[in-house]
Amino acid sequence: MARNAHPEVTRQRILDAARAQFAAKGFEKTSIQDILNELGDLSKGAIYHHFASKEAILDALSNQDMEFTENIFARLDSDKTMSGLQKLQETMRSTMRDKQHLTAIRALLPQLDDPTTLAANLRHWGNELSQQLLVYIEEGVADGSTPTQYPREAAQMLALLPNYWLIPHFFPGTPSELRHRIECLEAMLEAINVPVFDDALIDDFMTGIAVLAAPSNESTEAPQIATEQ
Amino acid sequence: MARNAHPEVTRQRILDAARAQFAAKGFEKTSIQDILNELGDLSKGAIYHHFASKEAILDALSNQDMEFTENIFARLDSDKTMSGLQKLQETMRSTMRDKQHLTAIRALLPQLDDPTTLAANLRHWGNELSQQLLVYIEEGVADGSTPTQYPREAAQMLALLPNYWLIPHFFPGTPSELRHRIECLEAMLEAINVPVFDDALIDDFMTGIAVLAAPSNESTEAPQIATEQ
DNA sequence: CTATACATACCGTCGGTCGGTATGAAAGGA
DNA sequence: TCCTTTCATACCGACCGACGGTATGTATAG
Repeated sequence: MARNAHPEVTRQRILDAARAQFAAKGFEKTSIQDILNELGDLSKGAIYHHFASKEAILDALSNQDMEFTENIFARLDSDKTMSGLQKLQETMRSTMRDKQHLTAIRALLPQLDDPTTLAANLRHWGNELSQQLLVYIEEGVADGSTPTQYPREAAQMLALLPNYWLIPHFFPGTPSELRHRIECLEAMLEAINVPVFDDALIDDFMTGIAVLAAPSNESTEAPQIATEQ
Repeated sequence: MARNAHPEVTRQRILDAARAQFAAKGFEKTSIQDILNELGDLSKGAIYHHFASKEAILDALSNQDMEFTENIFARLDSDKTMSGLQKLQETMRSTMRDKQHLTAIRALLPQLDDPTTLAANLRHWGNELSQQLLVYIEEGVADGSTPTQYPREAAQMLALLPNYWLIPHFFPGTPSELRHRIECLEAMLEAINVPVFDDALIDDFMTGIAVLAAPSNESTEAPQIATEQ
């Protein structure tokens, strides 16, 4: 059993098992032993050979999930033909149109009910993502496509609100309520001259949100923000 | 040492010690033993006599902190002379003007760096608080003071943004940057016809925020959202 | 005398460590 | 070319201290 020739496979198996357990029970309530049980044939030593700590497993999972977004930015950053506004729109459009990515996100959403994961996630969107969006907004200020007085503020709103507010997880709602919510954000962003949302993008959001919405959730009590236990 | 005649005193001592430790190291990283060390003369049995679990201590602390806000609502709910908009403004005004309460909030802010506490806090503001604010906004729709198409959305914005975005903890900034941020929120809320912020309230926020800002934080790296460790 | 306010010894589980073992692959000699 | 030596690494599993929580005992106020 020792000296597997393809350790990356083992590493990925650990990540997959950990992801399943974290999704099912949350980070804090998942023990290393739970991951071992899910794996079936590995030992504690194996996990701690591939990962320095339980947190490191969570970090590795996060890094895997960020690749999609980073690829979008890499493509847009080098583009010289698009306006700042178009880059903002394309960022959201790419995210909401890729069915495969949306399905991955949907599988990830339950993990946000875990406090540790939520905090790390908030930190990421609030910092890295908003900084990246700020670049595009400032381009938009320069080229006149987003002539706002509030570039930093708009970047933070765009980093956080679509991810936590528009998506039917923390603040659930029917499709028509969600559309209403998006139109509200559209109005607020237009007021500060960052008119990211147009009818086309709203439609993309609505179809994307339909993918994210869980299939047939019968609970009469709708899940609210950051539900624990 | 057994059979203290005033158990409420002991209970409060436990809460105070726990608050100090949670503030210093966060909920997850504070052990019952840490709280015992802070207390000095009590035992584990004492804590588990007064509280069912470690989480119960956190809940009790949260409940203590909510009393101030609940008192404001109790006073405003029965008021028949104020418009919905005025009640919204008075809610924020009361919070940002009471120096004693602001000092308590400032002492509480570091606890929000703890994921568990942050999640519970977000849940509270996102649910209970926004529901209460929604009542006032709907009164404002009825009496014409907040003629918005987006009452629910405005309530959620007002519940979350002032608490997490305007305050210099998760998104730090100089006083002038913070004023800029408030003016941005003012513009966005006006766009959806919930003009809560006027010059007077902005001034209240600025003086309140000055109290909340930590005294002489020398760290070159500004603390960002939900920093752990 | 009784209910209660604690103290203390103890339990199972946790994240993490550590000495050890098995093996693949490179290196070297013939 | 084949065999052997060497070494880095994949993995094992017993063990550790600390944790949250419990069971039971004891002293005292009422």
